[in-house]
Parts: sequence; structure tokens; C-alpha cells
Amino acid sequence: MIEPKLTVGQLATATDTKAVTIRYYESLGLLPAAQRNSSGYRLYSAQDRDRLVFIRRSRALGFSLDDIRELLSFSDHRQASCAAVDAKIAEQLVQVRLRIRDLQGLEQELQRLIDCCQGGVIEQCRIIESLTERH
Amino acid sequence: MIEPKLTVGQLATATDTKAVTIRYYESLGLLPAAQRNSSGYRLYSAQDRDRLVFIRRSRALGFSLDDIRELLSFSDHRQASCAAVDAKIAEQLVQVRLRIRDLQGLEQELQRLIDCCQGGVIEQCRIIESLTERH
DNA sequence: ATGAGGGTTATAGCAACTATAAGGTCAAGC
DNA sequence: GCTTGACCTTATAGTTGCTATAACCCTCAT
Repeated sequence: MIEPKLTVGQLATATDTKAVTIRYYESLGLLPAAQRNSSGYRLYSAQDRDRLVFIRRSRALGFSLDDIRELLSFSDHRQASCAAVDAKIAEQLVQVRLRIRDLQGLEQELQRLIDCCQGGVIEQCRIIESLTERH
Repeated sequence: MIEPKLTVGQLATATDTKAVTIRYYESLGLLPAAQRNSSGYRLYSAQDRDRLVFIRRSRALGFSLDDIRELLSFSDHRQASCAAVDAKIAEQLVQVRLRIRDLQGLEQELQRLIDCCQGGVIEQCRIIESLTERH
């Protein structure tokens, strides 16, 4: 059984991406220039779909498109050591953890602000006051 | 004692902001058009500085410049109820918590990826494989 | 008077899309 | 056979919150 090729809209639906985003990735070279049918429509194979899934999964994990370009080039060198991949994932984990700590700081600050407001008018509102104080 | 006015660079230093950013805020109307000296240099009062501190503190808490525009307008209506301010902070807290949960999901995913890699070559690397699987 | 270190404006670039315009294609229903 | 609507094409501009660059002006110490 031959694989059916997908149009950009079908691929978009299949991968929960927007068609414009797919074309955007192509324009950046993250996806190869798609095959075209006789009237210029893009056609995608299962392999193209896999590559897009890879990109979207990586994006969902917080990698930048530049990071992803690198990850993709790793995945194209099937005989290379996977140490570099490992390192890249580990570094991303570090970044994510930093960001979490960051946000937990904000969370506490915001909670503190909410706690210190007793209602009433702005003039007496300790929130607005707090925001004007330097740290 | 009269207040000394600050130049943009001095204000920048005093508030840990960059001069360009201050001018940018002015261009957006977040800061009022600054007073100028005879040769066109911007001059800032303590009140201007307070407003900038407010903006920067709010940015540090993750508010967008649009949010901040709103917060500033609240703080300019000193007799209004602070309920709206409260609500805005509470909403931001919700968003921050969502983002934290999000990132904790990523954290686990990344950890899982790292755990499943046994070293070796890319071809056998379960990380790359995992990234190509749809969720 | 010259150079360093401020200041001024306008414009372009960054990431990762998203939106819009202006048009070509295709399958279905009448 | 024709129209309608949903798709496709490209190119360009907008989004957020800055940052960088260019090209110029001002001030002060040497």
C-alpha cells in the first residue's frame, strides 16, 4: 500500500500545527522544501510528518528553533554518540528548573501582595504602594 | 531643599533600567513626556522615578506593559476601590501558577528523557525516538 | 580644540509566530 | 457548465519588549 501524501492543511490537522507555521518552518529550513503537485500545492510524506512531530514535541519541551535545528542535525547523524543530545536535554532541564524557581518567587510575591490588601480605596491600598517601593 | 532632576542615564542607573528602555516607555505613553533642559536633554523628577519603579516592579512580577498601563491608571484614581487592582494581581497569580505547572510538566518529561538514554549512538537513542512519537 | 562620555532621533532587528491581502485551485451541488 | 466555499499560493506587516545601529549634538576636562 502506497502512502497517501498530505496537503499542508491535512498535515496541520494531523500534527496540531497551523498551516502557516508549517510554511514558516520550511522557510527557515527546519523542514525541507516540500514536494509540489501539478498546481503548486505542497505534499507531505510520513517522513515529513515525523520531522514536524519532532519539531513540535521539542518546541513543547521549550526548545528554541535554533536548539531544534541542532537536535535535528543530531538525529540525522545516526552513528554519532548521543552524548551531545543528552547534554542538550540536560541543559534544557537546568533552564526549566531555573525558570520554575523564578516563577515560584513571583508566586510568593503576588501572594504577599494579595494578603496585604484589606480592601478599601486605592489611596490606602498597600499593593499599589508596594509596587512603588524599590526592592 | 529642592529636588535634583535626573538625566535619563542617571535615572537608568538609579532604577536598574537602560536609558533606551526609559525612552521606549515614554514613547508608549507609560511615562509622561519628560521635561527637557535647554539643550533638549530629558530631566526626571522623583515622581517620574516612582512611576518608573512601579513599572519595573510590575514587569518583574510578570505583568505585560498593557497590564501595567491598567495598573497605572488604577493608581492614578486614588479614591476608587482597589478591588480591580486586587483582581488583576489575583489573575496574574493564577497565570503564574499555571505556568509553573506547565514547566513542572516539562521538567518531568525532560527528566524522563534523560533517564531513558543509556548512552551509545544516536541510532539507539531513545531520546530522539521519543521526540518523534506523537503524544 | 579635542576627545570621552553623555545626550538626541530614527530605523531595523530579535523570536516565533499571527494576520492580512490578493489571488489560484478544486470538489460538490444545482 | 457554473457557482460557491473551502482550500491552496505568495508577500508583507504586525505582535511583545526590548536591543542594536547610525548619525548626529552637548558638555566638560585636558
